[in-house]
Amino acid sequence: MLHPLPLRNTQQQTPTFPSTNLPQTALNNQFTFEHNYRNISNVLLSLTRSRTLPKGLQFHAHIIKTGFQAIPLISHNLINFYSKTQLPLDSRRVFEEAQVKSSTTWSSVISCFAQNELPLLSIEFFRRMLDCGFRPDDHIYPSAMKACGMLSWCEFGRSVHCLALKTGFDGDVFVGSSVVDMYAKCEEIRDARKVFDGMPVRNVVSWSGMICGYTQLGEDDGALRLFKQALWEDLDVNDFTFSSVIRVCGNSTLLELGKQIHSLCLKMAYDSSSFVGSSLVSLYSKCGVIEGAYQVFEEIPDRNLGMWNAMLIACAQHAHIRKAFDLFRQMESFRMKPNFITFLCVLYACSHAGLVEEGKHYFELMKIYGIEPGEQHYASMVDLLGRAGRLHDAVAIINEMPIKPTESVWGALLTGCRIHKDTELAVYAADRVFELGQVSSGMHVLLANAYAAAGRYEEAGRARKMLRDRGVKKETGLSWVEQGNCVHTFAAGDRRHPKSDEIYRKLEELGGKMERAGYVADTSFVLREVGSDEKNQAIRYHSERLAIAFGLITFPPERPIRVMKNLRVCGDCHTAIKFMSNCTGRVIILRDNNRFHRFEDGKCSCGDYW
DNA sequence: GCGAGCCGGC
Repeated sequence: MLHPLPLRNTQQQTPTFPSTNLPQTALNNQFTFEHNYRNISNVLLSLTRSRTLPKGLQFHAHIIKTGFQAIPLISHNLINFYSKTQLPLDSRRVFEEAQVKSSTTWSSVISCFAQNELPLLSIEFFRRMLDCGFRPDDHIYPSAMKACGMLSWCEFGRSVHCLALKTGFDGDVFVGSSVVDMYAKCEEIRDARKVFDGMPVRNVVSWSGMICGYTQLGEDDGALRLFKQALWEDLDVNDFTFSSVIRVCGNSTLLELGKQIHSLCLKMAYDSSSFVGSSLVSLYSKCGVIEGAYQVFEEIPDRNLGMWNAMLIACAQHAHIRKAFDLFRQMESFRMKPNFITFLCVLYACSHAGLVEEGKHYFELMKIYGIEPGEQHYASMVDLLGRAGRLHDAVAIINEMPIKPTESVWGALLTGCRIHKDTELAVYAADRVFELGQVSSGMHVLLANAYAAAGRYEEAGRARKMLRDRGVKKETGLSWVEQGNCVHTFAAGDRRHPKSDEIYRKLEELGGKMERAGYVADTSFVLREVGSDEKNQAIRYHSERLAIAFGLITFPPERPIRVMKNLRVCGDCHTAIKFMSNCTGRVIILRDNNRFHRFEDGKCSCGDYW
């Protein structure tokens, strides 16, 4: 039995029809409320809010039968309904069929395309609207700006921004915030800041947009400064703001600052947001505190896909492989549908544990979930097979790729070649990389190192010369340690640190102990043709060793020493650090450009496979 | 009727 609607009570905010537990047949056969456009609009609003698709479709048919679709408000409601139920092409159909198109009708269809990842259509309709003589308003500008940002169409965005200025919308906080966001997405951060500074009224969205803009461009300092200013001025911050600044801390491995911001989150009760949560998981993981990542993950019961992915990648980076597989199973049992990032995470986990069969399994599973493997997934498979020494299987994967192999795919093969000293295949891969045109510095280094590892120093030199001729510079190897709010950075053989003498004395002293425990330096990792004494010296003071020695003389014995490095740790340092952990009884956590190594009692968490 | 985000191997 259908409950009658409160017919003339148009003030009511939440219409009671149709309730979601209404019998289907009731909806199919009878709409027994008074048919005026206000009631119909209310029903549509309710359906849009609850995103109840089948009933919405039936109701749409009913609207057509009764002729109410001719009213602009109703077509506007219908467009919004299809927009929210992610059927933008149905929105378009309703729009095209509407005889009367008001400014709201245009607004809803332009916003619908922007929200459903169809920025080109959004801009096409924006242009059509201008051609029809409509002026954009405070609803239309933000949608158009969003579309420009998605396409990185800076120049078009700029002209829309000019139009907003000319039509007097520059003071509007919605328009202003969307312009800031647009410039930030187009990587024009200075313009974003100029607009931000010129806004007469700003709100939490404007502030978050600006902070997020800095974050996305890696301008950590700008983001942190602005965040501090917002706190200082006692402005509103919210979960958007927090997830941005926490991301900054994660990217720059600023654990202490990140912890302080985490406390602030707890105080302001934003800690249950899974957007903040995934940033926190990533923060703790990137800073080497996997326990912290687990804790955040466990404490947020309402997890979205981003949280699961963040936790998966954390497990992968810290070599908690079984846990990663468990998480994937849990996701399936929670009916959380994995996306392409999820598969990158599990493939990465397999690759770093050398689990070829498991990797193949997940790669096949992608098909079942209907996810087309991208170049990154192929690169991951090549990496997995290559590292495991199955170079020919890796080549087979490349040959079978339906898309053109990219630099990262060949790069993964080069990595495999380096580990398994297959110079011939390395050269073949390097040639393919050169054919692609633009070559990044890491590639030349991989090639040069492949030659050097095989003892072909002349060719290695040639590869390095190629690097120099192309104006590509190898990144300087740096290691750093955080102490309070300070970061101490070291290069190889560095003597600039104030405690330098103490650091070198510590290394000397430790070196003796290590040798007595059986450590022998493996100089084959020095990739230059120099005398053996010089090799010994070069390898002894690699940046990570200096950073660890600093940690040893600075931190209390129970505190793990966390060192970050921008390049891959060399084999000899890896061995040496195992001895260091054994001789000192300390836990040493080293993150290189690739993964975490947790050294304890003379063993490393990576199981020497990295 | 409106604006913004998390997670991503080499």
